[in-house]
Amino acid sequence: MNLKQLSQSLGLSQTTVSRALNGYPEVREETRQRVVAAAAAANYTPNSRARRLATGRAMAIGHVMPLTGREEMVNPIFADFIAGAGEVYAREGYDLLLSMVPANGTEAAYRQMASNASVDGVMVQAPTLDDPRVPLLQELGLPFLVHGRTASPEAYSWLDVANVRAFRRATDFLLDLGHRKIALLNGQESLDFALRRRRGMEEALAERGLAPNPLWMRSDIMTEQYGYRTAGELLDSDTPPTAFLVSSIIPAIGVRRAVSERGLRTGRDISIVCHDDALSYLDNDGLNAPEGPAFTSTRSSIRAAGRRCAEILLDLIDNPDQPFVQELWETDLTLGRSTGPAPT
Amino acid sequence: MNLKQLSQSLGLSQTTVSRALNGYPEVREETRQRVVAAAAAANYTPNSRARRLATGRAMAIGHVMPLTGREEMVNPIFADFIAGAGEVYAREGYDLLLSMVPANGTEAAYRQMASNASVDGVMVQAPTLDDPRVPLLQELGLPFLVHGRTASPEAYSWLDVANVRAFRRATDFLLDLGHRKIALLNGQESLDFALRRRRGMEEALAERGLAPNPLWMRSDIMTEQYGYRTAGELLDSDTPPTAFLVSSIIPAIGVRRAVSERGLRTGRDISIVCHDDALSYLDNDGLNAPEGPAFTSTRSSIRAAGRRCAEILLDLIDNPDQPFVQELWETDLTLGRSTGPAPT
DNA sequence: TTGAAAGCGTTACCAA
DNA sequence: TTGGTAACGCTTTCAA
Repeated sequence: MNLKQLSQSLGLSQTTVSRALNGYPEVREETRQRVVAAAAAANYTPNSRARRLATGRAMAIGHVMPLTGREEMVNPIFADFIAGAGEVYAREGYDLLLSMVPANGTEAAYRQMASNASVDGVMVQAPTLDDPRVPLLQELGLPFLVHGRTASPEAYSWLDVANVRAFRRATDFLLDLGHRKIALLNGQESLDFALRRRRGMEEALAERGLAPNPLWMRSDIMTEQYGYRTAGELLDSDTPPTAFLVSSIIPAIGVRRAVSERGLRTGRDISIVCHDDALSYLDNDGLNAPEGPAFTSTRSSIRAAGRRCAEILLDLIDNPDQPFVQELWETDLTLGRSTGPAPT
Repeated sequence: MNLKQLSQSLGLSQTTVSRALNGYPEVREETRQRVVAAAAAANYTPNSRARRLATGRAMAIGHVMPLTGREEMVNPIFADFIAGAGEVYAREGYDLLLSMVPANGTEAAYRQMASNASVDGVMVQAPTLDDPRVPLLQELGLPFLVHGRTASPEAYSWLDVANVRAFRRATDFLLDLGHRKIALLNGQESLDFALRRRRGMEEALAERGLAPNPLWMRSDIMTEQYGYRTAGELLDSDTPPTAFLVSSIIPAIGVRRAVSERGLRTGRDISIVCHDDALSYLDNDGLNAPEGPAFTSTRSSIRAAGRRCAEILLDLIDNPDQPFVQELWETDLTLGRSTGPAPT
């Protein structure tokens, strides 16, 4: 059933039917109701392909997901962010176009999305300090929103977690507990967020006249393996730390294992604070085990961030003339044992 | 730059230019080269919206991802499967349309994909025993492939892991090591694959005249929490098992933690075998720690399964008249300490 | 408040 | 081997 057939069956023009269905005001209310009823009865849905061509809008948002060559698990931070964004797209009638590309092919993917106009805008995740995608998308004129920040001199729209503040607070928390030997297991410091997190820790230390011990400042891709190895190495060293500040829940799982394998107990011998980008089910009675108050996390819910980013991006697309949106997203550092439900 | 402009600049008709670009044979080779060169020079890409309308093909495949209401992490099995499929779609020029819906809204999502013809086919993941999606998609006439099987009496195309065989072999492995007290931490037994896995274990036991102990046969959503709680409970019971057969790597992480917290060592006091749907980086020096030969996994690489499923689905779409594809996917049970790279 | 008709940018049929 | 032209199914402008 298409518009032509529907309009003929109603004895109306395609124009009127289209208007009635799309909520245009210049249709008599009685006519509208008749049309809507007939459409429902005939189970009519407008052909999205025709509509897209006619309106020039793709009604789709592009996400690009880099895949490493290895048979690695999908980065849950990426996945959860996309899940959150997808909720919003679905709600607003947008499609989510997901492009899986090799890590070195992201630029080409964005370029293609722009050139064949298959999306109205794109989301940029995990920007590096000097990310080429920002100038590229500006050049292509494709609306985009960055989750995180880059060092780009040009203005652009972004939403970022308040990384510096989150890690300053987490460090303060450990310092207040009396810790002086704190290790940082950070993400790759080519990524902007990791640099900010490190800075947050350093600022908190400096405020109390402390300097970071280079031996305890680590940085790498945030796998469980990385957490396990690094924590083990540090614990076995001559100068073992008494606390770990970990940049993601994934390596924190590894840290916990290394700790537990050495017969140490979190909350008694060792404290771990983890920035919980990831979510509740690994966390609930996992990291936040009933082992005392020194094990905690900052929870920002990456999925909620995905939702917020999607809202901003759609808004940006609808209002191309609006100024850049630059929003700082506050995390919620839950002190002590945190077993409450995740924020919704 | 559109086709009209390009053809005018070449002094050719749109028809000829279109044919040249799309590789139709009835174009003089010289003309084709001229056209291709001009298109490249002008950076021309056909408008996908127009093409989709004209051809009647969406050049897109739909995946539906159910989201629980809670702020839960995206199921990595889903994510990795989609990643694998996405690789193939990208390679074949298809878009991947990902629809995030509440768990009770999957049917509506498929229905909408069919009614507005935004995809050429859909993938069905994690089917239940009596999954309503199979008859629904048959009724809608939308090509689909099921990863897994249902009890549907109608024929349909599917690819499934050889679950019975995998779990029979895993059980045999434990029996050969001398274990007689084996617990099964299975997935939800409303899902077909979980029933098959249970059956595999039961068959292996029966073959040696053993019966499963109901106390040790557990079934639930495969979270880490589930593994942790259940393993802890069993280990603390009057009749603790000496081995765990776990249906996914996620709960196996929890099992490992419960074991380790009790001062037990895998490979010495306890054996764990895990069906590794998930992937290498949690696994490498995680589950398969250097703790002896009794800790192992069956590796099937869900991402590889995603790739294979995508290939089949695209093939199905191109050849609508081909008979149903029903393929059993063999897993590779790696005995002993497994630290090799994941299969590609 | 309604309708006719012109796009939107392709592909595909039929004729030359 | 090439070109004219009619789809594809909608939205939108302009006229009534």
